[in-house]
Amino acid sequence: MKGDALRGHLDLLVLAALGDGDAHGYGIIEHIRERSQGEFDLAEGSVYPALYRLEKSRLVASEWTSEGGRRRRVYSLTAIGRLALSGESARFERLVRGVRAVTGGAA
Amino acid sequence: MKGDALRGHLDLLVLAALGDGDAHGYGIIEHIRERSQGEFDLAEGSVYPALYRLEKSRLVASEWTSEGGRRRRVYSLTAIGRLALSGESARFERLVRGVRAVTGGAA
DNA sequence: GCTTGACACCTAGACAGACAAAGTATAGGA
DNA sequence: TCCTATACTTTGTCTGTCTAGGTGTCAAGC
Repeated sequence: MKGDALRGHLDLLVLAALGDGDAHGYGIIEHIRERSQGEFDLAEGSVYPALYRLEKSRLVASEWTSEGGRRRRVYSLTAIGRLALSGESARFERLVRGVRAVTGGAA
Repeated sequence: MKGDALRGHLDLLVLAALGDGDAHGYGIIEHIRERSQGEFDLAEGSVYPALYRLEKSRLVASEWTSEGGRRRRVYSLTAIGRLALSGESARFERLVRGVRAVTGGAA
């Protein structure tokens, strides 16, 4: 999957990743890549701006940590973020139902 | 469904609509709205540019018709368009599988 | 005859968001 | 020492969708 294929769904993926536990940006990318079996190999330039956006709208919160001189910004879902996750997820499922209804469900 | 929610999936919807038979722009909008049970109520300003784009890349072809002074541009799928339809459809299904794998399948 | 609404098409402009690409810096292994 | 993996940041670009207008025809109702 390449290009802007994830446009509109990136927030959902990031929120979902954080739903599995706190993580830092780089880790979120790996998490999503592994979960999706390599289908989604996100660019850092996609994920970090998304995280800033999500933090700005209070869906995630971050905290700097450093283990052995290695600095990491660890993100976690806020309460609002958890709501947004289920909202986004529902929205996605509605999209899927709608598209399948139009395409006839078949390929 | 509002906003840019369909970003990246509009072509699929339009191609799928034409897969059900030739149609003109306005008709495509209605077709998609009905099939999706009102979920996708596309703006003309979204669909017409999409059709021009699709025609430019030879996925659809158009022809002017006029019945009783009413002019319509009727679009049809080309052979390439038919291929693109199944390709887009497969791409969409891959997206769905990927997103569900990350979100855990559940809401 | 006039108005209104459905039909049908067209276009300019704005905007957001995903990406590419570049940069910075540390740790650890070869 | 050098290279790679880790980790974060930022700039700029591009594309596609939408908003918001515009044109014109036709039929129905008044």
